[in-house]
Amino acid sequence: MNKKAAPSPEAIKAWARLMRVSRRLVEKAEDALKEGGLPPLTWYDVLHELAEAGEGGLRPFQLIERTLFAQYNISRLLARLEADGLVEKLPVSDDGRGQTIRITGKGRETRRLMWAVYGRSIADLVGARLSADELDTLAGLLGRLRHPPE
Amino acid sequence: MNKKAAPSPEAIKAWARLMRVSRRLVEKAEDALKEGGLPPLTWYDVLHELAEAGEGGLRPFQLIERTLFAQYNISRLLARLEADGLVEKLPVSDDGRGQTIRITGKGRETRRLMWAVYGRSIADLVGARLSADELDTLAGLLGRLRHPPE
DNA sequence: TCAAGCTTGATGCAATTGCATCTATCGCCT
DNA sequence: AGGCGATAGATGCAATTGCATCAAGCTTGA
Repeated sequence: MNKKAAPSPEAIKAWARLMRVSRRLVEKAEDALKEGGLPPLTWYDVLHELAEAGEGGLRPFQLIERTLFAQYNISRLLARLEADGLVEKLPVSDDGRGQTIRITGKGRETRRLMWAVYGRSIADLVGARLSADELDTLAGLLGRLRHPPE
Repeated sequence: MNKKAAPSPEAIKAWARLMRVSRRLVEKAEDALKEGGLPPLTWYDVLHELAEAGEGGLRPFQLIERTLFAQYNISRLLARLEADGLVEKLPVSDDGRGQTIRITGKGRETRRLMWAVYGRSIADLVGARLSADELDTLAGLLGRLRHPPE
């Protein structure tokens, strides 16, 4: 069953818009960060999760779950963040393989600086263009597209 | 004016959803193509534009306008497509710098094969999850986020 | 006509991503 | 205890992306 499953014109249009608009917006947000001499969005995502996690930190595999980065990607991203002194890697007592990643003071500060720019981008690119109700509608519809089958 | 411009919670949530969902869906669509031994989505985008353009073909800079790829990216992507025999580069008479890119028969065939898989992904990931009305609403809201300022 | 500046497209080089695989440790099962 | 598959994270290597710059051809204006 479900052999052909050609998408409807509405589905194609929504998909196309989603692809284009999201790419474009990411690009804009990245440009703004670059213009401010700040690290890329990927760094923000990780710093954000770590900041939320607090002093307890997170294990790399937890970051993978939360951020959708590939394993090798997180591994290297963390290496860069550590090299920049934004996070620290701590051995974890009950698992000799693992480590706990904790954000440093400098990391928090960097995140703050990035948010000043990134938050502004969000406000300009999205907040200023749709009403609160529309934003809720949008978020609701997008929410239904999460957790794709399988 | 507009000094702080902190984004509203609604804006943040819609943004976050947009980022996550779009990344996730692209990933799923890419996975499906890979599973079918087919080229990546970027190839499809270009082949699609060229197929629509017909025998007249398109200049690389026109592809850049239509697809949002960076110039160097298109340049290399076209080189790969040409190496695979999916497009051909023709000199253009009235401009010695330029070239016209035309899709080949093999290119059309590849696009067809890719669409069989890609279209199915769109149907599954989006078409099957929202009604036609909801898809229209989504497309409409996303449309209002196009053409970011400046 | 021809120099200056713009447009088109390519390319060298560094950084990042993707893939496959590796090492080390863990947990379980016998 | 000892072995075996599963999990955590790192890494070598190839492909892609990003940045800066380049070469070639066009256009304009003195």
